[in-house]
Amino acid sequence: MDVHHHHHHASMEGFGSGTQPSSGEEDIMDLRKGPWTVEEDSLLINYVSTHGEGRWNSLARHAGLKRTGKSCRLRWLNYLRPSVRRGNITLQEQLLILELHSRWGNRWSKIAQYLPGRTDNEIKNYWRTRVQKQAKQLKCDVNSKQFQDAMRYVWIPRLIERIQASSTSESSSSTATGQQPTSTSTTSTKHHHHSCPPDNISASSSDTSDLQAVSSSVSDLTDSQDLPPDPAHTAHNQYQYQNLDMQVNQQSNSWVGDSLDNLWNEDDIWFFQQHLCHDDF
DNA sequence: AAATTCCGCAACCGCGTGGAC
DNA sequence: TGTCCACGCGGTTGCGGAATT
Repeated sequence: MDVHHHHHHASMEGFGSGTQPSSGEEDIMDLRKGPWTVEEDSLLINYVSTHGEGRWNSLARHAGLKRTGKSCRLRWLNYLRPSVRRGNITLQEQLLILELHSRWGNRWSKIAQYLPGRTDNEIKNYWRTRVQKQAKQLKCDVNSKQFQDAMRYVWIPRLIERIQASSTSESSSSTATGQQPTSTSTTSTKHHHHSCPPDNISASSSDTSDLQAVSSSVSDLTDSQDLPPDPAHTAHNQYQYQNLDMQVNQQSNSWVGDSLDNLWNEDDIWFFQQHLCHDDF
């Protein structure tokens, strides 16, 4: 199910460009901006369904939309297109985002290719709101070795643990019970290889040595930078790691709750592992 | 209870790229 | 060849609901 469908619907119109149709017939030049109304959405949907996508500037004109082609394209690709998935990012998707971003950086569209139904915009927003926020709380840069190690050795193993836990606990009869029918492209990525148990990924369960490495690097970097104005700042490896671990746990716990009824399953984990074991990808 | 800050998300922007002519 | 245009990408904004004071 999909959860909140909030949405403003823009009770009023008139953002920057008020309707001032007074002089002349060149009404072409009052372009709307801001949130889309349901009328605009249906106009766009209807036009695209009869004609295709593409040629967005002329599309906007022919569909009677007082928008730029750019705006129409964005609205379609990120929201109206039938294959877009809404709802919370699943654990598996989080895992993929973390891993792929560690490889490619802010190549959002490339990352989005491996998350069916998710748009680059959504992934980018996820990264900024969830991941970058953590870096700020840890008072380190997202590009710092400290943070990257924390992701590699703490976050990702934690995610894998939780994915395994959730998949084994409800192993039978859980997968995709009456999902919404929007998963057209996701089915194409199914590979049906059950032979590979989700275990051989690096640093999945035996954390201790890796965590030590994290702790040391963490302490190094926190020493080089200013210490946080934290009250009980013993500022040692253990403290730093516990702090991080606690935050990770909080995040994960809050995420697990509503991420179980989603399209990902063990096949996707297999898919993930297969590709990440190789560098070329 | 009102005021204020915080924050997530949809949408916007500039710029780079590539094709048509 | 250079110019124009459509497109896509990554960074950024700002609206409005949630949280906080």
